[in-house]
Amino acid sequence: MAGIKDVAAHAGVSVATVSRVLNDSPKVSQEARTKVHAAVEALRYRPNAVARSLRTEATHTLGLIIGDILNPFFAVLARAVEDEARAAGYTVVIGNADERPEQQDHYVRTLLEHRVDGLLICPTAEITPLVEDCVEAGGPLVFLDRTLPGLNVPSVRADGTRAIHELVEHIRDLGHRRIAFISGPELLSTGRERTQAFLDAMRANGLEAREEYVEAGDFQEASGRGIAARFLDLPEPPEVIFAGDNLMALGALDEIRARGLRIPDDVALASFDDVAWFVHVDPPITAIAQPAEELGRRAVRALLERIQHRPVESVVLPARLVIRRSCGETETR
Amino acid sequence: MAGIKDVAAHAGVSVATVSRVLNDSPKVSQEARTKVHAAVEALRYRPNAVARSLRTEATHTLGLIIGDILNPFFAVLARAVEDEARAAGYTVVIGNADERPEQQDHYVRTLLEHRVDGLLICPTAEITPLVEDCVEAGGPLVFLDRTLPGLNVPSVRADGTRAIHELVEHIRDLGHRRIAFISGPELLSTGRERTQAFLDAMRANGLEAREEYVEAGDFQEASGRGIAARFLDLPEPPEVIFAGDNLMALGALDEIRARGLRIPDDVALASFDDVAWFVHVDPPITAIAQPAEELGRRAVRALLERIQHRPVESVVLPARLVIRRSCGETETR
DNA sequence: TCCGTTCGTGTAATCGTTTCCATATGCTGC
DNA sequence: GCAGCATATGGAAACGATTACACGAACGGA
Repeated sequence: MAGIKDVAAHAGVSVATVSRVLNDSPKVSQEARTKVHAAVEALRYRPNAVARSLRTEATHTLGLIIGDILNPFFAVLARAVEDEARAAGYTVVIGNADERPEQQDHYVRTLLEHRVDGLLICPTAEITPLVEDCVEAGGPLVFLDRTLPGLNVPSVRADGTRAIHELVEHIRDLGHRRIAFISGPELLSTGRERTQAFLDAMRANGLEAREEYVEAGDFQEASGRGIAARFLDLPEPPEVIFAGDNLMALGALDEIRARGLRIPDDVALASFDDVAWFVHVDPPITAIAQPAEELGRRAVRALLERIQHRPVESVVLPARLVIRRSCGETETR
Repeated sequence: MAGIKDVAAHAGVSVATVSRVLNDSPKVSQEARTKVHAAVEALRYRPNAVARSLRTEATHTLGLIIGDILNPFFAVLARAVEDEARAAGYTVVIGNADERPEQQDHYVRTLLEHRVDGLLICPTAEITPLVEDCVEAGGPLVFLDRTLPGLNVPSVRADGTRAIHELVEHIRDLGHRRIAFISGPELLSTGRERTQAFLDAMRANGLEAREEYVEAGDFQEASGRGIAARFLDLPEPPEVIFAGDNLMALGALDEIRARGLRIPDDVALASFDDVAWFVHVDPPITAIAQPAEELGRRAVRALLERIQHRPVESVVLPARLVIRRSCGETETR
């Protein structure tokens, strides 16, 4: 493949000049400019980003480590991150941690070795030595969707506390009392926060949060199904199942359907995370929607700031309740 | 950040020796080995993949350009590609063409400049000069899911012909005659093939394929909705709507629901592409499932072969019909 | 004792860029 | 006619790794 030297030879100038026109430095004659462009064209020259990065210490690449690409929430997050990064002239390399700490580590190692200019991480449960190194080394890093306790790293995430309160209130207004919650992993900030918000909301609405009505899953479909099954097997099963993310809601839905139960008459269902197809199931599922695109965009903006060594604040965006029919019809309707 | 020189100094050996232990070359003493490892540990040294790539002419990186990350089909494709690549020691950079040729071009340019070792492309409609260059230059390239006519590039894709025949047969057995097809872009191989298969299947089953019952969308939700609306507005609307991909099926579903029509009594629905939530809508949607994971895995295997300059054959895997209830109940049930 | 191997190591060239510095050229103003 | 300056250009040194090559030491067999 043609290199910059070939271009220089073909154009009859030095490599320095070629480099200058390619980076459109002002100090180059119009004549040289045209000759170089012609040569580039003729030789189908493509600058070698590897060599460039070596010299400039910048790859114009961002790393993004997400929990699970098959989870629609992360898919829209990834999409938004990519769009915003592209607009700023950056390429993003996505790593799929699959919610496994060792795979997350694999990707931070790989991305660090590839010398990405900055790293966006949706941290999995554990705080691994590697990410610790990473923050110590002070490489540009921002957490997305989730945070890790005790680490001084800016984060961009949604807060569902208010929406969860509204949801519990909505459910109570519908006349239900026994609400069960399929929570996320205790180690994940999102898991903890949602559980806490749920418990608070129950109390605030004068509802009893029974211990057997709260169980932690792992944000994957199978765990949602298993936990829903256990809830339903209880001597006094809940009237409502609230799933901590869309995948676990899918699992719960599976289990409810498999038992031939009707929603919301036999058991009602609600979910954290809103996804496109929720409106298409029968009945449409009441859910809490996170501003995923906005989170993605804000995260890369924050990261770019950090890359330029500007201080950045964490950002927290509110999630919002979208009421559909899976918990029952409201009276006014 | 510590470089190989620092490690060498700290260990009291030359950079060559450090490099040798890092690449575990056999010709190095046990003593040097331990000293180097200690130094690596102490300095938290991370090899610079950029420099390494410059020297070795290999990035151990694969590029993947997909149509739309928000389309679950591409999401599972991407996931499978990433898994298989990681197992082989490669990182993959995903480019989201968003079905736009210019954005596809943006990514092939970027990935080429980053000197990826190989490229996996799900080509959008047009055959752009850039991908043409790409095949001429002979860089390792394989098409995934779709092909481009007249280009000698190996491809890995699914063939739905057989499944479409079975679907039309199934629908006919249910007593329907008027089937409409929301086709994909004529310029996409997947679009063309599915349309052709549909037309053939109609003929083979003695059904009339009316011209007004076939219209091409762009594989996105909105077009599915619009076309479904036009079908439903026809003086004699179809009894069945068959969508050429899952997003257009979603659009059609929207439109059907918006009109308060019941499935399958007022109008039946079927889709190419099977996605997880199809089983959860009411009624569950009959669909043609593509072996997406398998496609992804086979594609990277093929690409790795090409990278090693071994000849590869195109692979075609059959899609399969999964009958649910959106076209009506079968008599035997 | 000496030659030929083997083994471990170090020196230095190299990959394709960017960029600092020096230099050549032409022009202005005295 | 020449100092002073701006402008365009080229030469060459980085960047951080890999690796061909050479070299010295140790060792065995003659």
